[in-house]
Formats: sequence, C-alpha cells, structure tokens
Amino acid sequence: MKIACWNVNSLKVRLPHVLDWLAANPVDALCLQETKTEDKGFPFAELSAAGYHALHNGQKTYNGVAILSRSAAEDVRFDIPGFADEQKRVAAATVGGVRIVCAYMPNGQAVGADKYAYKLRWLAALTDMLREDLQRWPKLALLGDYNIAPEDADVHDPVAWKDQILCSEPERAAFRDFLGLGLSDAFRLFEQAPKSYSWWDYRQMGFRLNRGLRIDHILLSAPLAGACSACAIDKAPRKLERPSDHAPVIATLDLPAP
DNA sequence: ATGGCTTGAGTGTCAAGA
Repeated sequence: MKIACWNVNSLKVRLPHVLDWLAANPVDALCLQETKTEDKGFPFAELSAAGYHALHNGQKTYNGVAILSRSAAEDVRFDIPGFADEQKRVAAATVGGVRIVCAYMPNGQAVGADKYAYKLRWLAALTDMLREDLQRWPKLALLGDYNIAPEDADVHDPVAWKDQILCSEPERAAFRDFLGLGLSDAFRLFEQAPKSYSWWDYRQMGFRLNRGLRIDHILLSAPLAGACSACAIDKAPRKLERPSDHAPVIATLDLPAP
C-alpha cells in the first residue's frame, strides 16, 4: 500500500500535474492540500475517470483538502470536532483499514501575529483530536502540509530562519507533540540525502538553488511505522511548467493494497 | 528594500502564502 500527500496550490491549475503524477505513481491514497475551490469546481469526473474516488472539504479561494483513493473511503469526517473554524483544513477517512488524516495546517504568517496564535491553537486542537482517533484507529497516518520544519536539518539556511515562522520553537514543540502521541516521521525512518526539502519559494530561483524547507510530512502510528519500507519526496513535478511550490511525499507500507 | 513569484478574485490591484 502506498500513501502520499501533495500541496497543489490550486487544483484547477494543477489538475494536469496531478493526473500525470497519479498515472506514474498509482498510490492507494493521495491527500491534497490547498485545492482553493468549492465542490462545484472540484474535478470529481476527471479523477473518477483516472480511477480515483475523491472526497473534498473545500471553500472558495483558500485552503481546501481532498483525499483521493483507489478504493472507496469509509468513516469520512471533515474538520476538527469541537474546534470552531471557518477554514477547511482537515479531511479524514479510512482506506484499506488505515485511518488517513489529511491536514493543511495553518501558515501562521509571522511569529507573534494573530494568525500565529491561531496556528498554535489549531495545532493543539488537532493533537487532541488525534489522541482520541488513535484509540479508535490504531493504524493511523497524518499526511499533509504541516507548515513546520521540525529540525534545522529540514531548513536550507537554519541561521536565517532561526525563530522565524515555520521554524519557531513553539511550532517545533507542537510537532514534537504529534510524535508524543506515538507517531513517527516516515521520512526520517530511512537514510535520506542531506538538504532534502518539500517546498521551495517561487521567487529568486528557490528551487534551482535548492533553497527549501521540509514542511510536508507523513507521520505514522506505530503499527504503520513498523510496516513502512520507504518514504521519499518526489521532486519531479516541481520541475514542470507552472509547478506547485510543494513536492509530493510518498510512503510505502507493507500492507495489502485495498 | 516587508521587495522578490503565484494564485484567486475580478478587471484595480490586493490578500495570502511560506
């Protein structure tokens, strides 16, 4: 079983890339972030023709998450229960016995900003949700754009980014709180090339100069981490014309495909 | 230098991203 996540930065713009990528990488589940559309603009038909079920928690202009899956998803749930939030950032469903939680975590804008306080509140609420979900679904994966670079090794210039948004200590502590629930960073279960990132700024040749951050992650509960045989970032789509600024992350689980 | 791209909204240019 293969699962993946990708912040597409507008699904309307990126649909050709997504369809091409799925053809080359026929994963069992793909979590999308920043679809930036309501359901009426969501390409259900095109994805169905490509062999994928889709569930979408979207809104106009901003945010929006989707889970694409080869087999039908069960126990679908949107948003964080009990956390009032206008922003569509979470979709969860069970695929092939694995609980898939797709998250587009807040950016936070700048340390100390109102959006930063919202980010930290949001991360705490998600942690509370996951603590309960793990009781019900021991095989759980949390995939998406975390907007957190967990360690300096995940940052091209740790000095410049020190204590900045995406790298601040409270954000990193929130990431460690996920790990404290018993989740493992799939990417770090394996040897990886140094300077591996999942996002590069569009400006000033960020990708060509590999000035990036690793902020897109797949976290796995213990039963899934034990079954994980590979995790990689696929930089190929970032090299295409009009790319997303994020690259997909894929994890291979030694479980039967659903 | 609060600049530098890209997107959606909407048809001016701005908010937001990371």
